[in-house]
Amino acid sequence: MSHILGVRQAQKQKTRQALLDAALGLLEEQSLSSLGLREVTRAVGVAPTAFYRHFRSTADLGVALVEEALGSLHPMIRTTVSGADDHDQRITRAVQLIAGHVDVYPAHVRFIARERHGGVQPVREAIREQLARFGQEVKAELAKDPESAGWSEDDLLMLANLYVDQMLITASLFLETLEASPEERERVVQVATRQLRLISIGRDHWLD
Amino acid sequence: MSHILGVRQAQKQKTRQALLDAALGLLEEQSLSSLGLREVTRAVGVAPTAFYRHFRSTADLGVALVEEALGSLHPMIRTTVSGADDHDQRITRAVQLIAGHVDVYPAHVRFIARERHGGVQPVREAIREQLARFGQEVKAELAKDPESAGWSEDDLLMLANLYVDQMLITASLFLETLEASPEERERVVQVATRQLRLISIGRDHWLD
DNA sequence: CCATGCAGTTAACAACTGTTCTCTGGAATT
DNA sequence: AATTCCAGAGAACAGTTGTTAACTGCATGG
Repeated sequence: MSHILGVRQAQKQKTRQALLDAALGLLEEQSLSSLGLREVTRAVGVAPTAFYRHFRSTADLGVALVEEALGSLHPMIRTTVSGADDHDQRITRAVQLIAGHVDVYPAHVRFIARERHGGVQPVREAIREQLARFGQEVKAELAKDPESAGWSEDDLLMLANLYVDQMLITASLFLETLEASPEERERVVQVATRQLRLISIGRDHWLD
Repeated sequence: MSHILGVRQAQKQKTRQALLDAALGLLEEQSLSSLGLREVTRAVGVAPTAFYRHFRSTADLGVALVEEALGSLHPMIRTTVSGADDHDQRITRAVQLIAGHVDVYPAHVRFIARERHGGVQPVREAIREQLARFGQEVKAELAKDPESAGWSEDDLLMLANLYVDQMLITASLFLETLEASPEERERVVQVATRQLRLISIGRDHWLD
């Protein structure tokens, strides 16, 4: 229904997206709390006051960016965490998937890593909520595994959040090696893979 | 030799510390990249130009804050990671130690968590260096354990960095529950303890 | 076809920023 | 006692910021 837009609404969404894109670009080398609204509009080529037609403040824009960066990522969880292949293959696949995502959306990943503990409360909150959802989703997938027999709900969530945090650490590690040599990138792959493997081993022997 | 200071140098260090303290306070609700030098001097009650007698820029001040927040923490590593007691006691002790540190120095911890991926490159670099040192130190302690027999150097460092990251995650978790109920704090203790225990179990079975 | 709605513009505001230069008072040195 | 040094003050600068108000032009719905 709503995806058929008039010329008017289409143009509005276009400017809105331009604002989001420009902001994301500017945020590569500063934090959201220092991003000025004029800075953003200047980058887009639009009057400062036009900003208010789309966002109440830069904090508001930040929340929208969180949605853009993480909102569409949820379907990915199912296909990554679960799967019929064996443990090591699953880990390798997950690491490759993270590496690929960082390659395609480096600015989004940087934004999330930066603002997760950043200086803008509503944005921190939005990220926290999204990550909590990821935790729940990973937990749901883990619960399907036969290895999870005998696990308490709390422990499953504990493990799921451990995985989520590890994903973020890995992503931010890939971010740092974006302009590094292939050898260094391969080293990051190795370390990330082994860290996940160690956690996986811990999981296998948890109930001993 | 240099720790006996004249009235002059003493007063200078006092102002310098006042600037650092004021900045740390202001950084509780914003990021370093949005911290203005005038803002800091105003909070201390000195002229804006006095700032330049101590720091080249707010980024420079940030690097000094990293030193203040992490520099004195290295001796703590040895007494925490190592020890003759058993595994679970060591983990419990580490978690309590982190909780205590967050209670006493919340602003320092927040600053590190915030600026680790923040918008100021020199500060990120300074934090990265300090954390790398922590990694090396933890590795050195781990190497002393009999459990580390047969481990490669790379894997030891991999595990050490996993622990370091986990410490930071735990610290930032405690930060979020600073004003929460004792029950919630206890829940964080439980989760952090179990995550560390799971990693520890993974370590025990790494060489299988 | 005309009236309404609304995305984006223009102009202006008070407040703020980092940085420069000049000056001052008192501690440090001789 | 005379001189040098230097942490901090003061004033001024050009440039920036967020927000307001009143506007314009054009797509929209009746």
